[in-house]
Amino acid sequence: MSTINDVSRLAGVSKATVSRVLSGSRGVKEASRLAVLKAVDELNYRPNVIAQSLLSQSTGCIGVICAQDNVNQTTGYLYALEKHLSQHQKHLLLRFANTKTEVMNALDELSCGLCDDILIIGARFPLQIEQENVILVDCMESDNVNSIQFDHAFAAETACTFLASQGRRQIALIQPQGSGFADQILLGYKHALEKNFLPFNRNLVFMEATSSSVALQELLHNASTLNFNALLVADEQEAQRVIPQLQAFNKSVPGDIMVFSLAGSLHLPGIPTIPAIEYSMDAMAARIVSWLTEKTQMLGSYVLRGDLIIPDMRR
Amino acid sequence: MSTINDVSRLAGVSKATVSRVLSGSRGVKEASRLAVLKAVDELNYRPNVIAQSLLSQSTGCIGVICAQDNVNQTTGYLYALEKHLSQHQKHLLLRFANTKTEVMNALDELSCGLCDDILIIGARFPLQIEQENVILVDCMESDNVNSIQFDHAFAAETACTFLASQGRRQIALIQPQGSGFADQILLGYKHALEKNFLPFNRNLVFMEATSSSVALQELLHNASTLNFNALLVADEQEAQRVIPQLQAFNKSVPGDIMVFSLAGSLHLPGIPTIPAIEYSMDAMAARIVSWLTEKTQMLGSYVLRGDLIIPDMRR
DNA sequence: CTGTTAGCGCCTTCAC
DNA sequence: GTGAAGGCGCTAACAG
Repeated sequence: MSTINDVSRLAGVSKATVSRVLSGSRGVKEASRLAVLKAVDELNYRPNVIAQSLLSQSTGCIGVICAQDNVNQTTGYLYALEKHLSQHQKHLLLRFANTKTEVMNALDELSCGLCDDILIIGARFPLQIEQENVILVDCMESDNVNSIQFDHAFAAETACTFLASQGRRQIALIQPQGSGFADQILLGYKHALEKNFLPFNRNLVFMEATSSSVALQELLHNASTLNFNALLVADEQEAQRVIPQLQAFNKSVPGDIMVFSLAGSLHLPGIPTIPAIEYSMDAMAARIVSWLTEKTQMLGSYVLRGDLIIPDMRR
Repeated sequence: MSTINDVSRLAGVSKATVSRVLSGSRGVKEASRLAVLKAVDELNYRPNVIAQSLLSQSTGCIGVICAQDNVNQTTGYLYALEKHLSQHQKHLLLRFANTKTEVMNALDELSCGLCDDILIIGARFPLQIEQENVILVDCMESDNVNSIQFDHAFAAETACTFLASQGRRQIALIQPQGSGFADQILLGYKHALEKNFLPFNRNLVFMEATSSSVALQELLHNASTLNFNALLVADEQEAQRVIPQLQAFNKSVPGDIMVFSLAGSLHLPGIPTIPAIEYSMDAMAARIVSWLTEKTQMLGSYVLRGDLIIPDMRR
């Protein structure tokens, strides 16, 4: 790889002039400008970004630590983030981490000057981060740190109101253990019931269920008396797990029971889409990038609301 | 962020001694060693990797350009790669690129000293790369470059032999346009037929099909005379697209027709697994990392063979 | 054992 | 307009 010295020698000017031409080109004699450009082209010279980084104290690298348990869900985040980052000449440095220890290790390894800022995505364990340049995205809440939270209460409320509008007035709710945000979701759920004049039935609600399967079985055991016709689950993965189970018990979906995912649905050919709340990865990425690039004001704790997605129900 | 100067000052030694303690610690008086360590701890000093990179001319960053059209498939690659890379103190720099132009742009932006080496994954368009430090993974073939290819002929052969062993002797084959590797797959298909004494019927084979749907309809139109009972498709995505279509035509899967994917199957809860050839992402990542770290011998053109995955067929 | 010196490649004053 | 010098943070070679 050729350096600025090679170029300056070949062009017969000083390093400073080369640098000037390549950055602003302001106040350089046309003759030397051309000479530099020619040399650059001949040597196929590219300024070394590492040397630039050393000087500017910033690399343009953004560390992204994916702590999601559902690896499939990371794709959406990564794709949107990368698209937005690369548009701003920023690079995405990827790490996966499944435990708090792994996250902290990754954080450590990325905080040695390599990354300007770091994102932690989808952690379902508490994290105390002091660093100003770390953003928590869809993580368990924690204070005095920049974060982007999804509005789970709002999601649950939207879901229930939608279901009620569809004539589904017995809405069951299953939250698997450690999915986080259980209280927020319950809050939204209760709000919606109230507003729609629906009674709250605690037998329809399973927070912190050990497994959605067990919770579902309990629900079905009491089906004669309970007779629920809608089921709110945490995310797409839960939904895809629950649907075949319902079918196994001879319940049609969505005929008898409408399954609703509170976080995303699968968009794969051949797999039935279900109604869901989906968070716009694009909006999220845009918000993050604008903070990264401007940084004038604190991000603070930004709350993102999801969109109601209804599959084409004609069939 | 504190620098080596701060540490040396606080510890009352020179920069060189600090550096010695932090790297090898060989031949340093215990007293000064402790002084340095204490200062390091107090200042929470971490050597700046960018400065180290400038000196060593290597950053430990590996660029990964995902050119896959099926974004869901990238997750497998990324997860395996990141795991292996981080174990060797290497960082994964992620880019997505959907066209040749985008790939070349990405390549350009990553080749300015930021990345030691670059991987391009899943490109289905021809790519002429000269650089020695670029590896093509599962890309359309091209010569004089390091690459890891999947053995598609072997996959097709395995698939047919397996299907034949299951009593499926009328094996249809659909390859969508631009999926690449059509000739290799056809080769393996024909080999297997020969070895299993099965006739080759050109009406069962659709290479370069505009859409798998159309090909499938043609197949079904002639179902009375053709009567195929197995269907080879390019990948999991194709499979999931094709299965509901078959069902819509009243063909049970796998009862009437066994669908076989030549590249991976979906492992999601609630979604039926189908027989498939799967390539071990772990093996691939291991191979790549060993080349990256050792680099003693050329990688050349390495061919990876896939594993036959059979779903639990009890139900 | 340890300090001094000289760069890695680049950009930015500051003189000329 | 342009060149020389200094320094970003670090390590390696060379003296002591």
